[in-house]
Amino acid sequence: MTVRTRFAPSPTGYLHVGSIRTALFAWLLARQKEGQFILRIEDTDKSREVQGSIEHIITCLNALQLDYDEGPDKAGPYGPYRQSERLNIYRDWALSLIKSGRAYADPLSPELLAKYHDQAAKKHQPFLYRNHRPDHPPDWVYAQLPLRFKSVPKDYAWHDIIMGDLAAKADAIDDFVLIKSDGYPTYNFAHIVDDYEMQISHVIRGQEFIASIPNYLNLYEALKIEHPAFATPPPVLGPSGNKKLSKRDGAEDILDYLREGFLPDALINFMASLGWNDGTTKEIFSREELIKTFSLDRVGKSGARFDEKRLLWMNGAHIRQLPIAELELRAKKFWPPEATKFDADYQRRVLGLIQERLKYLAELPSLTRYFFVDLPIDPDLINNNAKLSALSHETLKNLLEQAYEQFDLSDFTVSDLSLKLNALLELTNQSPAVLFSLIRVATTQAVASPQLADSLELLGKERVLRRINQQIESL
RNA sequence: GGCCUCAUCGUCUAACGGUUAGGACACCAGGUUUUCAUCCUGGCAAUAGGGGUUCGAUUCCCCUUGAGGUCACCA
Repeated sequence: MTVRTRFAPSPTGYLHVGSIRTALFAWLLARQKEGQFILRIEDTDKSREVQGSIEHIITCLNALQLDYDEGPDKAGPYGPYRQSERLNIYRDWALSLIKSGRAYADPLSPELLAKYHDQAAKKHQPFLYRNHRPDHPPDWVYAQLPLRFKSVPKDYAWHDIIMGDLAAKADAIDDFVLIKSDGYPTYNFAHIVDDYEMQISHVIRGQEFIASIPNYLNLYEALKIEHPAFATPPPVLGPSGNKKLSKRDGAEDILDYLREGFLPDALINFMASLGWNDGTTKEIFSREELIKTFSLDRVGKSGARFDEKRLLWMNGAHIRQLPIAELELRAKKFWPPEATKFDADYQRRVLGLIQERLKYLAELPSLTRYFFVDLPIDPDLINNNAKLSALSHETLKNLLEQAYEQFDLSDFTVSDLSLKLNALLELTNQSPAVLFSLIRVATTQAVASPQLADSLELLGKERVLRRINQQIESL
């Protein structure tokens, strides 16, 4: 049997990390088994629909390179892939349920329903529609009355690939709405029809649906169809609280992370590691490795917190592993404006020097600006340095002057610069902590920079001498 | 409130009856001729509580506690 998985979001706003992780799991499974991954839009609630959501969903999947084989913008044999375009299909299935005596029109007014809800709540009992099931329901008129499932309550036990063996008693079963009075199906009905028609083999979705599964099992029986395999990953939690991740919590729009220069591969590695591991101590997985080793039955049952520090570390690890040409490509949009005056070769050398300290690409300007432009003298760099601020300006000046002389004699290769730096240590009888810090400050005007000789070589003789002079004049 | 589910370092997790309870992130300390980073070494740190079962429980069972989900003409 070919594996066919689906991601079935509703277009009601941005996509949170939990749903994207669900999509990732479905995608990984499909790719691993060489099956198909389908995008289906569940737009059956017109009132909640948010303009642009579908575009956003597609943008996210594309950006993370979770490619789908069939979807609203990718025709396939089981389309359309937008539920609002499949209303006839649901109606046909509904009519067959009426025929078999398993569906009936719901004549109860919303007011009466609300009253029954209240009564149940007052008695601290769950509300069950079937306790109010009419003896002689009217004929169903499409798009006028809601159509309800006529349930046959019974106990159920079923297997979930992630959660294991689950069970529920008969009182979890109720007469839920199949088709709303506006003619649109409910999720509860539409997804079952679609999963069947689209030959979905594995339904991977969030835990909020577990409580409804007994109802679905009852409906599958009424429909006389087999249900797909179920897998329900636990939720992704906020960093501090125990609540489900909300936008405010750093569960930002995943696109925000992409915009800041988080790598798609790092993001999927991170999301997969929220609840899954391969049983070894391996932490960093490439996309291919994930596809190869991922398995739903190794996904944990308890909710995982979104730890941004861990994501930061993981992204840095992925950046470090990137071949320089690849990094160059990804860094294009992130250079400081001054960088455009320099050629690609120079940019690549800068990247090579700061690659190991880059946590995300948006840091590029703050880490590299001094390679492209002379920054103004910042006195705090010396004042805040315990060793440098202990020396008199005369001493500092004198040290810089000696450095100038040595560098003036250098051919500015790393090997020669290293020799000159060592010579300076001897000449001045200073410790590296003093001498190198001073030279670093003078030539970069930055709180941090790569290895001194490397930085000096890349900056070149002219700029190094000029910056040392400027520092001397400021003292 | 009923029903369903979950529970190992601060965080992500490993250990499917026998381990000094392992790894990673974070944090702290040290090392690599300055800084930041990388890398290396070391440190701190967990089986929610109580009962069973067992020669032996993180692991199996029960209770308590805590957390989450659900009880819509939302998905």
